[in-house]
Amino acid sequence: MKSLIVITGATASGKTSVALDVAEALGCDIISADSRQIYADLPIGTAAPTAAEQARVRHHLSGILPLDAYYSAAAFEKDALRLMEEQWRRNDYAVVCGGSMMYVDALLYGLDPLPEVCATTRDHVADIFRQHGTEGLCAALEIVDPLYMESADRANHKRLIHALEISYQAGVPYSSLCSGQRRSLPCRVVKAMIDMDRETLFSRINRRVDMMMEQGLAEEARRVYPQRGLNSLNTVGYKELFAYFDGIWDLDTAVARIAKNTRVYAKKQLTWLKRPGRDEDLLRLAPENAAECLLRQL
RNA sequence: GGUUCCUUGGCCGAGUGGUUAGGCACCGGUCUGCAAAACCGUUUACAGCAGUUCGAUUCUGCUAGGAACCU
Repeated sequence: MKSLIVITGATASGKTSVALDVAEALGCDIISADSRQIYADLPIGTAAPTAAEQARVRHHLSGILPLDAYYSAAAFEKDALRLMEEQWRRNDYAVVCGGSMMYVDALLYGLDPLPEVCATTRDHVADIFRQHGTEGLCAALEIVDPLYMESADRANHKRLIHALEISYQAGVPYSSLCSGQRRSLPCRVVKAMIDMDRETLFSRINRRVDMMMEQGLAEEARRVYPQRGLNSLNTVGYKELFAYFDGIWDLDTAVARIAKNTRVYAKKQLTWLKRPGRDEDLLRLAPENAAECLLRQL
């Protein structure tokens, strides 16, 4: 029987090292589920697998895109499914490792197919938002998709824009395209996280930020600074240094904010994994012998 | 030693004789396409003591701590 092993958890909880051990033991590659490590120019700030680590185990979907490339959970679902099948041609296991929870969900449960949004539609919706704000988006959605508005987060322009773009593009309400159903994969899924107490996790995060600075995070950020407007650079570790380059914060403040925002990110990841009704079979691995423990479950 | 002023929650910062300012952080949460994104909720005060008052964070006195100026 084929198996998919998903190693996830908070940033800096030690996923990479566990994944390396597990993949090595099973003789398979690692499929990265990380929305920022996928970009090529951010190795330090995203704690991407190093050359040595990549030499130990082959990684996929890591460091493969230019910063201006569009990527999404849907694209990840497609890529990861393909890579998973590829892995299964070699043996019974595929290993996914990453902390982008939406990506992991897209792979595990699937996303409903949606049309691609053309530039005209995108510009049209952007204009509505620019001229009328979230109220304008809500008003437009009340007309094309009142059902969606019953449960919409009226303050969240990102999600409103998405719903409106899709409704216009598809010519039918966005909510009518959401089945509310989750598909399941044709295999055994073993999903695991590294269960580290918050105090330990937070001190690891603080230490890792200092290490990144020693490794040259500021120089890395300086190199991509001209492209700062890109979504791929709306990322912890870079946006704070951009504020330093702009003279808004001094360096110490920027570094402290990186650590703080990384802690916030870690908390959000953990919140995601607490959702009731999902992930009940999530394996919580003790940090000391996580890989060993996981392999024993297979 | 004298004169004047100041003391608000983890931090910043308004304000009032009687209904919680606000911001940031913390904590909690949302989640079907840029998700390390975006958004939402909650908690922690009025330096201490005594007095005036129906009622004091707000007025008065004393104590403690701080600032400026004078000798």
